[in-house]
Amino acid sequence: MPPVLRSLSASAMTVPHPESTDALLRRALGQKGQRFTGQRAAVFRHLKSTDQHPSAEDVHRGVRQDIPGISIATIYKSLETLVGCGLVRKLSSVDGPARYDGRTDPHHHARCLTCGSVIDVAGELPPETVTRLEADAETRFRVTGYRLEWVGYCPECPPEDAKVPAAAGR
Amino acid sequence: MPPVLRSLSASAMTVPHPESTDALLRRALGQKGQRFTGQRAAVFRHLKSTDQHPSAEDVHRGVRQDIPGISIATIYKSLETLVGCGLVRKLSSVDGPARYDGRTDPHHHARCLTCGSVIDVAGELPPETVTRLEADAETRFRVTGYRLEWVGYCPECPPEDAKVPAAAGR
DNA sequence: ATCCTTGCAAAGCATTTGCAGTCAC
DNA sequence: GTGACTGCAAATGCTTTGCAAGGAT
Repeated sequence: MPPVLRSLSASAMTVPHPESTDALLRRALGQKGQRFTGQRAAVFRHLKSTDQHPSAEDVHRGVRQDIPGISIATIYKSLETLVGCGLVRKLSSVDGPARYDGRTDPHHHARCLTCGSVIDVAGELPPETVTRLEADAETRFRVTGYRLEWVGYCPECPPEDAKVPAAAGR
Repeated sequence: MPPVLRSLSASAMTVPHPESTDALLRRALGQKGQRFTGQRAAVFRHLKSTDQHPSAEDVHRGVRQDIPGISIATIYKSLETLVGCGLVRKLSSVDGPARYDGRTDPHHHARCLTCGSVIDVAGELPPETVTRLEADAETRFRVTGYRLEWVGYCPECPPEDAKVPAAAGR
């Protein structure tokens, strides 16, 4: 039986107060000399209101409910701005469009090999794991962080592809 | 002082016998009903002879030394074929072109935030880390593998970007 | 002889850019 | 009022595809 992951509680993703999200954004932008706009706020709120890790096009579709005329170029520019402010995270991917994550607290992801969905997974690597690497000092690479992505099959999908070896690419 | 990684020995990447690489490829292709060609062999050999994680364009440049007329389309098709045979790995990335890895044994990567270079890193997650996840069975996600990428700064690069939090996207 | 593979060129998809008008500060 | 931001459209970068000629089994 394959291992199973503990997901992050979906409740934590609910928008606490629409205002506090805007206030947070306004502060972060101000610190970088950038302006608060309705477009950026809508993009930020959309990412904060979902745990779906949407692509830029997904965000565009969602935000158009609030701002019908918003352009895809503005979505891309807003996402880049938000990532630059550290309010949002851009996920790495093997193929397909980039996906964005409204959560910036430490957590991992799990990606379904069949349908491509990504879910948040609680946890950080145990300190020992990171510490152990310090001992093996052969390379002078200075580590400041890491990305961990579990791969496998989500509850909705039967295993389709061949199994992936540990530490595998897709 | 930031943690330092133990790199994989470069010696392990040296081509043992040019013939055995070709023989391995011939066998793997045969099992999938695909044909052994000079182009595929050259692409495979190139990936086996470097630890640089080249992009398709890098591979093209390299392989042209052997086969001057090879087209970039053939490079892409060959890489896809090799990945499909499990002989080569395609790395995930946040932006820029895809990179390929001639190693398929379990290992991690470390990516420099300044210059974008990727180096191989020895090791697998300790079994306890994976096992611990089994206990927290809230999600029905079935894990078959994982990708772990350390981020930080390579020996040649001074820290440029702001520090990246643990479990971070770039 | 069969049909898979190559090379070329065109197409495709995701993302970025230039610029004039508009808006936040 | 000034400079940053938006929307549009064109451009870019990477990758895939269609197809005729060539090559592996």
